Amino acid sequence: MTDTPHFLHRIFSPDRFSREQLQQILPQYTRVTFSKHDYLLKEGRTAQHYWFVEHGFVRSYAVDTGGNDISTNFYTTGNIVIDWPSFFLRHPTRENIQALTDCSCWQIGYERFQQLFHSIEPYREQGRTTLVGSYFELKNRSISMITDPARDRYRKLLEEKPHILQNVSLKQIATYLGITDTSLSRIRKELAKE
Amino acid sequence: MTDTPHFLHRIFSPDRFSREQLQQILPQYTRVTFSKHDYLLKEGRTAQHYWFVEHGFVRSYAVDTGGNDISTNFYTTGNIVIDWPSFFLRHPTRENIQALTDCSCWQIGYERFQQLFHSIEPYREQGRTTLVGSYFELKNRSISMITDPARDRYRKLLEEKPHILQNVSLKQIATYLGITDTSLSRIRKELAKE
DNA sequence: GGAAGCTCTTGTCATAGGACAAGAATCCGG
DNA sequence: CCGGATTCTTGTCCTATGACAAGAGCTTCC
Repeated sequence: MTDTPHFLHRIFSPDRFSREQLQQILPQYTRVTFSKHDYLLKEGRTAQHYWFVEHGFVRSYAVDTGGNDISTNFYTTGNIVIDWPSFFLRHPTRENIQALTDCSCWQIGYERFQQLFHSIEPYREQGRTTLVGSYFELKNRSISMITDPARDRYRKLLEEKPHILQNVSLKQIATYLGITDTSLSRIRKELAKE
Repeated sequence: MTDTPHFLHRIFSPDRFSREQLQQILPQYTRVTFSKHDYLLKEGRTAQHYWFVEHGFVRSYAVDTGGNDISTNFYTTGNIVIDWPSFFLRHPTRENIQALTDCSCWQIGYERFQQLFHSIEPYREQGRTTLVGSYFELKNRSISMITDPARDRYRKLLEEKPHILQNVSLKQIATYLGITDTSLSRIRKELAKE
């Protein structure tokens, strides 16, 4: 029926899933596109879907009490875009998820996810692994926030996500690093000297 | 065979699990005790178990490049003590988990967990919920680290885990908050004035 | 194609928190 | 129950970063 879409094989590898399993899984995902500045998820709503990014850049951010927004993550090709707590605990989110560029993504909803999760063992193994991987990343970032000075955190970000810089404003990078755009500008000036 | 232990009903509620399911689940957990200062997990090892605390206090911490240790969490009665990435991704951990007091816990190993996870639907639902809950907590803490001043983070900790203060040194609390013990001491002095 | 916004840089000044050191208080372990 | 080790506080001085403001260079969009 639905032709197995090429991109999703990057996520669901034939090494880990049988042909029949892939035939169950892939058709549950639908291709959706977002225009630059579109919201995938808005504060106060409950996440009904999650996405794998095929093309484009996405940012998630939280708004603090002072009305400033704090970048919490950046996403691009191959990444999963999901608000774990909102999607799984079924409660309204505190975050916003917004397309930084035009994007194309593969989307699945909660019910269909649940169905696959409970019926296909390697699907739930992979899902759990992905979640634990996000947890691990977040924890490393938290520790880095305490132990590393801003300059090092910036350098690390550049190494790990060099393509980010091309698509994200310095203001947005700064809040991700936990500093102001002013400080980031000075840090960049420093680093440029070297 | 094994009498259903009372404490674990606090974790696995008869509302969510059938009697037969509980009969499968509970015997897989064994009661273990730790003496003050014992390690539940040491840096470099791979987590083979996780625990539910019945009595006592536990702390996890990471050691940074400068050799300073940074508290990452505190645990007490009813909490799950688990290094998610190490336990599930089966890789060596960067953290240490240590008993702050004598403790009694309920322990399960990886193989037995897997068996229950893949065979009992509400067990994996609950497991996933617990993991997502940890993720949520960690994310809120990360955001708070960026948006809230140390004083507020300390106040919040006191509200949320008042019993901690009785069992943890200020040094250990300070690193959890991302500040030095000196600063924490001054913050406490300030707050005492009010 | 120009007015209105952005983004980024830079300057000045303010401040939270760090580094280091020393003393007081408290907690062990033999 | 003593002596050494911690823990906690406090002082002085220092540094990274923030707050605010202004200007330069862009987008953008009617």
